[in-house]
Amino acid sequence: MPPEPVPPTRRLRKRQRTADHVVNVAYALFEELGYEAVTMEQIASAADVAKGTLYNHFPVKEALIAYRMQTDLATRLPTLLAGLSALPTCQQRLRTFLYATGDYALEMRNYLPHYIRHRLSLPVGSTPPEGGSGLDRIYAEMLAEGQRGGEITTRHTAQQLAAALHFLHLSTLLRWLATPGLELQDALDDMLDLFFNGCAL
Amino acid sequence: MPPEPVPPTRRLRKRQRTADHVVNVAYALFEELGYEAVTMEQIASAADVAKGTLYNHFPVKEALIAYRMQTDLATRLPTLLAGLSALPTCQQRLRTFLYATGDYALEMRNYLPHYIRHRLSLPVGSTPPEGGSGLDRIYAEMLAEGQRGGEITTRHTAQQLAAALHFLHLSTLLRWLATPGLELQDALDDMLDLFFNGCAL
DNA sequence: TATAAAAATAGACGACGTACAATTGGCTCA
DNA sequence: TGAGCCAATTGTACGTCGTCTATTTTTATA
Repeated sequence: MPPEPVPPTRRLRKRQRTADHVVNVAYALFEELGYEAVTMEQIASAADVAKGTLYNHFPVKEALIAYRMQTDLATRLPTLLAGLSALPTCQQRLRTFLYATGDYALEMRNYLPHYIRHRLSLPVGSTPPEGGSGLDRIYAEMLAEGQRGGEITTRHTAQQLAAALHFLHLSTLLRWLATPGLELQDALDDMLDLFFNGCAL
Repeated sequence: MPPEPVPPTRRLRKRQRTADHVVNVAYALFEELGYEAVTMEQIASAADVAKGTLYNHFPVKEALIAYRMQTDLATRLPTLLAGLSALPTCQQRLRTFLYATGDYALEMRNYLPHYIRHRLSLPVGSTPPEGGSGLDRIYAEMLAEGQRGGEITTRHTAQQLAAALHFLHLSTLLRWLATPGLELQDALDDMLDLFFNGCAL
């Protein structure tokens, strides 16, 4: 995979520049006024862009947050994955990875509900390009590695397991958001225990 | 629990009558024109009710479907649960229960995406009354029974396990909806295998 | 019967997202 | 370099969801 996927043609570069510009303006407004209080027309006018352009890049409001989180994730991924390869077992790698994304979730706590709603409502239509949030592919890759190492069952495909893990992760985040005193790492530990060992005795 | 929870006071009876009336009118329109094509004002005028009244009973459009499915489920539950008690293990009870709801899901396939979206977006705010769709409580009860029988782990509470199962169930339904050739029972079997046995070897 | 509480009404309103026709700017190929 | 094609952008009107409020009707209670 290329380290810097810069679009080849100028059109696409310009397209991405305006997308970045819009999302930065939007995020600043969100931080200042709160996500719900900021309107799409407000974002458009603050970014000096027509409403149609805004919707051309971000078909729904939550996509602005999704874009932000995707890019944040993309920048943090390399160092994160590098540290992961030192761990011996798939379980440990997954746990520390989820812990790390949990730290980020802590930062983005205010935006998390809208993001999760967005991610959960996507699968209705069709398979989105790039396989969802990108997390799916990472999970699938880590689980496939575990399968090759004989640590993970091969009765299900890695994609299937990754999808289940993704949903369990989101449900854990929801539970954490709704439960004031709950520590996210504890909730993640519970979730991973269920995912790896099941609930049968 | 009372077999027929008829509201005691006349006000509540009348309230429920109008709710039933509205939801019947709405469902007929959905069947005739399709869910998305029917507008809330259309429902209100067809039911001869003010828009405010409609929203008083059903704060969002999907709630009309949820109400319908809740009542359908409530009518089918007794016979369903009766048949279940003959099965020896918790796993078998859960599987046949999910199969049965799967048959109903087959009937309601057109409405399922909207219903799932609705159910998944609820937990963001706070815990809804009656503990979600009612399914949560049923799952929790069945799992608690399994815990008492020594079949299910007690490392997690029954409520926690029920929540995870609920999410896995919804994700399975989504996968089934998005995958044309997939048999729902096969998808449910996969899900239950993961839920009970986990993915570690 | 008088009064308080709950529900229904009508309609205005703000916001999300869509549609469309017209314009601008970048790309391709001779 | 210039003609022409295609994608992005613009402006604006529109439909729909869901909220809000002031007013009226219905039900419960003293």
